[in-house]
Amino acid sequence: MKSSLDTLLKATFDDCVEQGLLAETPLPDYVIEVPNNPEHGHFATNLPLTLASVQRRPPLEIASVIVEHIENNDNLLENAEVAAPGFINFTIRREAWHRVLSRVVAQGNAYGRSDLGRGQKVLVEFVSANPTGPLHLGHGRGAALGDTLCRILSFCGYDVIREFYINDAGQQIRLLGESIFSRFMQKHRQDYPFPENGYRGDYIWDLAEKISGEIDLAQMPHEKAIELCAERGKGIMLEEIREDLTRFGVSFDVWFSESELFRKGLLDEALKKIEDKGQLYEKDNALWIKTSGFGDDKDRVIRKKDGHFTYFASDISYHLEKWKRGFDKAVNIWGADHHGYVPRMKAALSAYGLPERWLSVILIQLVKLWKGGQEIKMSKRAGDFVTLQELVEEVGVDAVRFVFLTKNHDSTLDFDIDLVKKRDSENPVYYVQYAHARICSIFRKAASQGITLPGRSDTGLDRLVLDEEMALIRIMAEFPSLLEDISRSLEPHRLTYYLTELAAAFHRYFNLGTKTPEYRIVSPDKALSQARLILAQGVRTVIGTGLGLLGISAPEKM
RNA sequence: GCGCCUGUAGCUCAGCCGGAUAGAGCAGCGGACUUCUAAUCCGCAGGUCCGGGGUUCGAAUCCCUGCAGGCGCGCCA
Repeated sequence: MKSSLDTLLKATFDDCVEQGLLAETPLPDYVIEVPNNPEHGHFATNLPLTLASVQRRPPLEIASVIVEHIENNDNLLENAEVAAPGFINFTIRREAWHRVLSRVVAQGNAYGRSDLGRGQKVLVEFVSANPTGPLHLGHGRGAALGDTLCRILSFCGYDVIREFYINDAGQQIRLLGESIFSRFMQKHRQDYPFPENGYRGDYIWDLAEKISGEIDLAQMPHEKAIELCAERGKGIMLEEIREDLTRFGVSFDVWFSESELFRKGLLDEALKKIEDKGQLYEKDNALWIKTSGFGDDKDRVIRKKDGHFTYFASDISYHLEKWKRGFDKAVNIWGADHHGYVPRMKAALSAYGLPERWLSVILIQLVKLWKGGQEIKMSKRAGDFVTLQELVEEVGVDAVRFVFLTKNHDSTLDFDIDLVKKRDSENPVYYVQYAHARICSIFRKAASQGITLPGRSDTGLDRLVLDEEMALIRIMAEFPSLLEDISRSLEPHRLTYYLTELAAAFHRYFNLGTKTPEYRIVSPDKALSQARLILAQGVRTVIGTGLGLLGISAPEKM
């Protein structure tokens, strides 16, 4: 709807230029938006205001010229009027809104799909938790956000690959092995030393139990036993992570292992290429990369004095590997505690010669958990934290996912378990789901009276005239452009707000009928009932699609 | 000290590319169920958009600055 209006506006401008009524200037940045105040029509544009300076004429004058010459060929406009200080307010004809509704219902589950991405290949890397412990709340937030973003990008025509990067080549896996082995030994010798920075969570005891049941750890050299504990521990943790994510409705296309970078010689290959570009040098017996030339504070070490490569080195080669696989765009979802790492990563990629905007990093602020009015502090190292799995078991996948997406990723999130567990109005996920279930219930009621959805989605829509009915259609009309905005801004939380708004408009509409029978959807007037069923079907479709993109179920009964 | 993020109603937060009278939920107060699902709706009340400058026809939004809070500043991963 907005884009048809834009097309009309541009054509009108060109006409006015051709007729010499306006000077021939390039079109400035202007907006077409839905005004807050209903008196300002369905849409408003500031085009005359933005044109004023280049045209060297008062905005009101420009607005009048445009309004007088606007051609209403396809019966879109009811009215276009000039408003101070230089807006044009548009009112759309009711029939045009009816056509939108008809299209929503005709397209069904495909409504909102677009070709915005034109098949561009996008790699979204998210969660990427170290396989040294269970997923916690922060991972859950990243999982919910990444998964929904992927679903939306796919829906908008991008070719999306979801990837989980496994940090399994570094020191922390060794530490995992030492922690497990130590717990194993402590079962017989309580004073057996525990590694200083070891993982202290209870799950380490479970791992020790499980692994010692599979392998006779006592009958081999400690070094060997630690290696096996590390290897097996990593495998078990990874499996658990995968299961947790599956239960959370999140799947990945690729599980990319850091150790694979070494095994396949990808690290050496990447470093050689960077060296060829003259971006590496030796100093103090270490190997450095010149990131400072690309916006980083200082150069960074790639290979340490002791001959080991840094984590940064493998991360660079990992990202170059992504590039090599031919992605047009890469998106990383990281915890905000890694924000200092972003400039150096981007600098390294620039040093190699990748385009500045190829990589987008979404930083997620931390999640604070509240229960019984108190904050529950979490620390992975101390083994004191709430896992994603525990949370999901307590409050359910739908509620957890929804709450994780009710806030912008760059603000910290307070997750109040007591509040989310409540199955009432305090919890917005039920509010949206309830609207869906309600519509399903209406369809059941209608069917029981022999009234069903007409075969053609444009049947009798001229019966829809109530403000509340038109409001619903207007909200539905915004859905496609909302998804495109989300694809561009990478801000999926906006979808939860949109769905809440749509659900609210529906609940309001529904409640008209509780007071006044003639406003009910199912009524003795069959033609009217059918038109309203089409409207309800549109709402059900959009809510269903929206919830699907959020990875949340759309129940038929509640 | 430097960098990133945040600061909007009592609380938790939206506010899209700078638009016209700043929104929602919860909490508070008052109403609506022999009904198409009350997990709902309607009304009332609630604001120095952290402070101060600036840009603009127009600023919660952009720029500068101050204050407050969070996070990060390793040849760790």
